[in-house]
Amino acid sequence: MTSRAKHLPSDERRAEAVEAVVELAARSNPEEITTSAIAARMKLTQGALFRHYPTKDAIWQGVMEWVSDRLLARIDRLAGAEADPLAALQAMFLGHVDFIAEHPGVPRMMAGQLQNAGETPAKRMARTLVENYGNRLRRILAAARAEGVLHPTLDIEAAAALFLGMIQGLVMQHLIHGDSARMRADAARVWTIYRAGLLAGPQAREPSPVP
Amino acid sequence: MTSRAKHLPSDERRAEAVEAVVELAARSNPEEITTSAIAARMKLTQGALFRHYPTKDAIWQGVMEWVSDRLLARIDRLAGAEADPLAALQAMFLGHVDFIAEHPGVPRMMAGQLQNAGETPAKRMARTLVENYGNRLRRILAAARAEGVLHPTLDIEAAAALFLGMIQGLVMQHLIHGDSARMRADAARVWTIYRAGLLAGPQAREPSPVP
DNA sequence: GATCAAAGTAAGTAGATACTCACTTTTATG
DNA sequence: CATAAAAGTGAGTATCTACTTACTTTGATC
Repeated sequence: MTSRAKHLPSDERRAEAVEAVVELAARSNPEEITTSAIAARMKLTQGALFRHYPTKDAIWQGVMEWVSDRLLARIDRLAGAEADPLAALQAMFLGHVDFIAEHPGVPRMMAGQLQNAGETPAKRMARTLVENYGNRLRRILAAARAEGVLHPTLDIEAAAALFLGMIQGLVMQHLIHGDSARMRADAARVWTIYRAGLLAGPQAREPSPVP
Repeated sequence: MTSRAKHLPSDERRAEAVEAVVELAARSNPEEITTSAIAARMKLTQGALFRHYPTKDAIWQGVMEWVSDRLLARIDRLAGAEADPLAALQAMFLGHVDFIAEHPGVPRMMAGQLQNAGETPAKRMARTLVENYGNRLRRILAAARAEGVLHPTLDIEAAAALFLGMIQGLVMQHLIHGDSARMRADAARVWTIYRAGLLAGPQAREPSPVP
């Protein structure tokens, strides 16, 4: 008579564990998330966690899969709803920022996994996500350039790298200020500059000389 | 007669420890740098390290101070050598990228400190560095806009955030590809787009309609 | 309703880590 | 050159963490 909790199937517990990690990462350093903390949030003992995942890295793998599925699905849906490729790119960007505002731990977890020393499955999955994301970006950018929406000499790889950096920069500001509403507002302002950079080609030195 | 090693003054050992951390962070996850690893690289026993620093966080504080001093000194020197504010901004950017290429652990350590849960001195110092860096960026951007070099409606705060993001994006690419030479090359290409964004104002939707 | 595998508990274990301490070696100084 | 402080050693300790295990509870199925 030590417990009255229900026994849930392993599938559901696995999903619960992933959500617990995502929520814990929103407020604490991902590296400091222990199996005890995950189990506590699931209202389980620590040992029970290992009935559903063989190792901690398997949990991280599940988390990276969760992120990958949800993020890619969201940006695909948003981008697909726009006819104009530049509008699609903007929708992707703002949708991604929304995703991070909803799940602030996500970029931290990604960075944490990417800089792990060994070649764990979780790290491989994180890298694959970045690659898939980059592929989508380059495809849309190339389409926009082909349609004549962007400057014909635009460096697409650099534009994709800057797109990702734009998000990283907002994440860093968010890390310092801790204000999700502000991040969304900043996102729109940064987008304006990025968009201008995509539309304009490399220009001469003095666009409007002092009178 | 257990040892023949010289006894160095504490000042020098403190500097050695900081350099050891910077070097270790270049190749491994900063969170996984142990006091044993630091001491081993200094060719000391672990216990001896605590003759020079009272806690591990004090070492991190020293590291953040090292980064702050070196990075700010470098960008100030480079920016000061340029008359044109846009050239100064570019010099700052490329100088920062060079700094990261020389010390690849630095951005990882910064990010690690910033996302620590508690309010440690090391974290405060990291945040101060970001603030000081941002102040310099906004000052130069404002000067450039006042001189008419940049578009008069340019959003300076957003431009500064994007500048930092540009660097973060390159760091992320570097994390994935692990190629410093490539990062420097990418930096120049990304700069071209960023620069165009600063020079151009917000534009209408269709700059070059399809024929 | 008996049965048995899946799910959960509670108390482990081994290994790692930051920090301490009693004692020895080195170095500066009168 | 005696001496005392600074620097270093080596063997601690307490705590934490991922993972295990012997046993109990739950729930689906016949």
